[in-house]
Amino acid sequence: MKKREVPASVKDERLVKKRRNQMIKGAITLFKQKGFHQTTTREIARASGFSIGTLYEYIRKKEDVLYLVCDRIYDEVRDRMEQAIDTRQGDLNSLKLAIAYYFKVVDELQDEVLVMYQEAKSLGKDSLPYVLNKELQMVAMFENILKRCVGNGVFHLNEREIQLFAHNIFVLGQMWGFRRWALKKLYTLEEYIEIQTKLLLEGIMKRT
Amino acid sequence: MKKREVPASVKDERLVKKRRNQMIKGAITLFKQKGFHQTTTREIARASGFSIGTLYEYIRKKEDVLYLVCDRIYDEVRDRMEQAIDTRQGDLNSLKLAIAYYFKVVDELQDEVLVMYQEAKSLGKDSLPYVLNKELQMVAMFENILKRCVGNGVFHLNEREIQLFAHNIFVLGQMWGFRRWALKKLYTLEEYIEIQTKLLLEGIMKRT
DNA sequence: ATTTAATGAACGAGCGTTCGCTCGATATTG
DNA sequence: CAATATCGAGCGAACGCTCGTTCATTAAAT
Repeated sequence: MKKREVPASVKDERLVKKRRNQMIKGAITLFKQKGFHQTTTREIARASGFSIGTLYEYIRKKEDVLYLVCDRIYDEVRDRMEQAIDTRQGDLNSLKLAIAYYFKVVDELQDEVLVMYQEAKSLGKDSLPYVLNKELQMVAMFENILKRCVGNGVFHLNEREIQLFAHNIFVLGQMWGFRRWALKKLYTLEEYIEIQTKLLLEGIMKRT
Repeated sequence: MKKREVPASVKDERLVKKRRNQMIKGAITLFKQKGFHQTTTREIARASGFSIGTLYEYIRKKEDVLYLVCDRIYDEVRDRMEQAIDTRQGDLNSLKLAIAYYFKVVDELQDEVLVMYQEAKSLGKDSLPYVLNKELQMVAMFENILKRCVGNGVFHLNEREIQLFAHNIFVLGQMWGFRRWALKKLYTLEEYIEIQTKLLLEGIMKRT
């Protein structure tokens, strides 16, 4: 006679969405400040604008909040990317623009990206692969652009080089987020984009 | 009337070192498995081979253990690097060797590096800068090699490009550690070193 | 005998989670 | 149109437990 087994499906969908959004927004604020582990469920409830009891009407475990947060952040990043990046063009310029735009997104969502990076590991065995897969999807966006470029003869890379290069772009973008303690002292975002693009595309050899 | 204020200075230096080493060794094992937050002080004590009471004879707070662990891991990585890398030569080959060796060290100390990466943020306001500084020292090793190369006319990079490139090498090394879930499916360590070196040095433009 | 090292039971703050209750809104009845 | 019954979102005190930390006691060393 489990009383509260599937509360969500019974409740009004609109309300559930609204409450979840409140939760995610409040939780992200807190996680940015103190991280997942240091944040208590009571704090999340308070920041969401309702009580601890109500919080548990919409989740089963504290970890569920983390999952919702990570999910949302990935969607946010991916949406912004898809909105602005053209993966079909396949010329050098659209690659440069994609890199620049991605770096800017990472910069805008610095805290969010940092949160995800530092806390994703705390996700359970089920949620983690789901989230990591979302990351691979984003790497695949760069892979696609690169493939088009190779197809158009802009440069030559084999399949495995493309994959690694896409990972590099992705990670060096994140680097702007998780190493800002060192990088912000040295570069503005624009400088970072410029130099990084140059290093990525031209390498260091044979330059005038 | 603080009784146990400075226990270390009173106790036998040899013993303190020995106990600390036991602690670090035990703690690293546990942190690798479960992370810092999920690891209990009692577990650390047990893994170190003594009791919870004894543990607190050699530290004041749980966080102290994390500090000791991070400190040790950095020293370990740096020692191995210094032991094998020649920063004075300044030719292309010694740069390649340095990259390859660094990547190998990251591979050997995968778990340790991962631990540090994921847990360093839990360090207090005092210890964190100290640890981050150790990281900058390692980046500086690559900067030195690069400077020598530039000095020898191997390639041309300005000061800021050198700094960023050094960060890139450092982070792309760590990438092998913290993105192994994706990368190990695609590359062996040797392949990773080879392709990454090529991409770093030659870039992607103008290749035959 | 005195000092130093080691111990682990005891403490208590803080945590995630639960569940009996409230109370306004809605539906039903007379 | 009341009067009444039903519903369920919202609530927060209370529970059970974990964990970091302490300290009185014992054992070992000098």
